[in-house]
Amino acid sequence: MSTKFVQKRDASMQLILQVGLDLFAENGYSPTTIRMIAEKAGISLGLLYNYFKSKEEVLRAIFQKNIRDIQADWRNSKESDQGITLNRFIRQFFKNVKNNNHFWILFYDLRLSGTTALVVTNEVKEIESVLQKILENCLVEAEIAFPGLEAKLLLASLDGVAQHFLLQNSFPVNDVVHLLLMKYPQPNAK
Amino acid sequence: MSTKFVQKRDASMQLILQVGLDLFAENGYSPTTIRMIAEKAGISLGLLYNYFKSKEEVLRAIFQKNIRDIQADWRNSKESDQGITLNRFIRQFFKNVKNNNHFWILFYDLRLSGTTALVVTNEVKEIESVLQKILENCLVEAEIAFPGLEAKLLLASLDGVAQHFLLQNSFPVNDVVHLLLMKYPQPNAK
Amino acid sequence: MSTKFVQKRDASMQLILQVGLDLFAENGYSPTTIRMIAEKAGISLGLLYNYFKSKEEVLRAIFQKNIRDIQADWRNSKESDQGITLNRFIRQFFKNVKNNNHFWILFYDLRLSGTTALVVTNEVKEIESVLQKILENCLVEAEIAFPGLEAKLLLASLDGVAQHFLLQNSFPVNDVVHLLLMKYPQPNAK
Amino acid sequence: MSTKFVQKRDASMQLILQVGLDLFAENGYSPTTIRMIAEKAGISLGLLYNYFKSKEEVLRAIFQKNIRDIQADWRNSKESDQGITLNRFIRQFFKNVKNNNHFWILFYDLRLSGTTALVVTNEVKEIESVLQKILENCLVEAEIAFPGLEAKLLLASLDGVAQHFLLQNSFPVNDVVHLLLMKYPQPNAK
DNA sequence: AATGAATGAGACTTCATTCAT
DNA sequence: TATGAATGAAGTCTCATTCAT
Repeated sequence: MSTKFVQKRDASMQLILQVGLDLFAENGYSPTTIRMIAEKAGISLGLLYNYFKSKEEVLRAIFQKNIRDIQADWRNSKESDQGITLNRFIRQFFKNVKNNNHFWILFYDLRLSGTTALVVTNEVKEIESVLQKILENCLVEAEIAFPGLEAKLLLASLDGVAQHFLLQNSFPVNDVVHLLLMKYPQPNAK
Repeated sequence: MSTKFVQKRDASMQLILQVGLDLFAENGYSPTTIRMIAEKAGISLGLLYNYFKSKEEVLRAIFQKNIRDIQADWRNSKESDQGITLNRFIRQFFKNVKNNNHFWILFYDLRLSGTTALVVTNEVKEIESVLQKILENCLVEAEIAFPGLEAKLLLASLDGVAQHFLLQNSFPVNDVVHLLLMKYPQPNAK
Repeated sequence: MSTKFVQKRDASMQLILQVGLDLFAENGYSPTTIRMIAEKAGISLGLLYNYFKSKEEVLRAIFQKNIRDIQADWRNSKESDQGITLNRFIRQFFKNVKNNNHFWILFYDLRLSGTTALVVTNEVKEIESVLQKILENCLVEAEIAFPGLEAKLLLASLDGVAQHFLLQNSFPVNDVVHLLLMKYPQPNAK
Repeated sequence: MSTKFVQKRDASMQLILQVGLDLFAENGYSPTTIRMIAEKAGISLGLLYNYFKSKEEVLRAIFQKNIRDIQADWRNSKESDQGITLNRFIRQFFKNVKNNNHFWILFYDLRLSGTTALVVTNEVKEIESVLQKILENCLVEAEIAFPGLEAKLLLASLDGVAQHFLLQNSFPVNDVVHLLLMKYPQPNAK
């Protein structure tokens, strides 16, 4: 008996997280109501509260799921390769942004809105630190000057480019990223 | 109409807009209540509604005031000089961000949150287009390759750097901006 | 000095009462705001309150003015004639309704809405009793059977016809009134 | 959807409509507050808004329910008989007014107050047209002259009599109606 | 597990009225 | 006399959350 129920339960929870993420990204966190989520997920209010004890809990779960996914992405990327070049880092970053566009909209939104302070500060910081560590490594290995400062500049720039990409349908990410990469020395061989 | 009334009215309105901007930037637009604004401004709820017919109207007024200020900044900048170099553009941009830090937090927040769609879309677009035009001019005059694409990259990067600066007290803007400028050819003479 | 000021004062008061009546009739008493009245009358809020100490006071003044007008109408009607026939009564009634259409809309509205109970009960009753007395006299003099009951029926019917007339632009009052009169014996000579 | 929920829901909704009608009739639509309704119905404010999305919606629902009831009354009346005489029409009309006195007060009030224009215009018109059709039929069948004009006169008169009846406890409706009927030719045999 | 009825605090907004000038 | 700034109580409506079934 247990397995079937656990599966159903998990399916419902995943659905809630997915729908919640979509709505939070589209309308913002505050304007999205728990009722909207339940309705779009096709479940009752009560059931949603059986799974998550509050709206904040839903938000946190969304972040935690996406942190796991992001980390998995980077782990795969590392394992399947000898090291991460700057080139690979940036491509991996935008691949993730493309695949999880709603999450990144929400991430950037909350980081700015001060809601962070109350609910997902730690999760935001964790994501930032994961990226920062990997990137700094890249830059050190690539023997680029001022790796710390360059990491700050690059992370900020990537955030900016990602946002423009997320907000404008026609934003030419690939070209822009190419232009960005041209400003950094390329490894000899590909 | 008598001067005295106009002055009083203007004083109250400016106060509301200032306090509103501060609170919107600190807590986000939705979580900030009209009552919070009135209380922090030291006026009654009713008075606020004598001047602004809705919360959205307060937001719009804040944007319009800041658009005027930004445009004035750039106009002064132009007049006092023969042309705007990339260097000057970026310094001017960050000067504005520093002086109006709360506005820029709000700007970036709303652009992401979808609240834009309902209330200040036009204002956001206007700000974007003002900056884009000036920057593209710079790049053309500096004879930089791909000025259109570079403008996109640079605007996005500046947004990213501005955000990191706005969110982290200790962010070394000056150093980061310096590093950024090094990636572009400098005009021969200063 | 006094005369001029008194005139001005009176003109303003009359304007307020006129505008108030129009708005009360168009929107209903409760939905009409004091501000609406002041604006449409082209005066300030404060001035309105110099003349009338409350919204209810404005309403009461409107009723009192119209009661005086109605009574004057009937007095003139009597004086200029030997007696009032049913025919004359009805024609006089509708003449008044036509000339003071907004007042009668308001009158019927308030009589039904329960607002009467709080503010103008006495005025409403006075108007009713004035009409009832005159009409009963008519019926007695015309030697109609059941003058009391007929008065009730006729007053009610006239109210109904007046309302339909007030609410429908194209209501054929004259024809309807003619039809009504045919149900009563006509005095031999005109 | 489970029956139990439906029953509970329906019970609450009917209660709200009943209490709402009573209060609207007693105080008028505008002066009656949603809180008054909720309190008198013994439920919370929030629950009321679970079922009706606005105060106007409550009003509309009240009208729709009463329109259904009125139509049902007339349908029954027709079925159980070969045709509707004028006599029957009037008796049926006043039976309905007696049984639904609060609704009719509200109906007459709103028709005059201009609130109609915004919210229940259609419903008001529907009620008027239902009565008008039936009555005109009666008059045609009874071979009364000017059936169209007579219908207008009679509907107006009935409205007036109904209002006096609704507003004065001691109004002798039966006698007045009797007197009214005497002005029309009676069918020979019953 | 699942439902949706029910709650109540609190949000936005309105408006009669007062007050300083 | 005349203005409109200022007030605050009260109204409509929302929404996260709990509860009975």
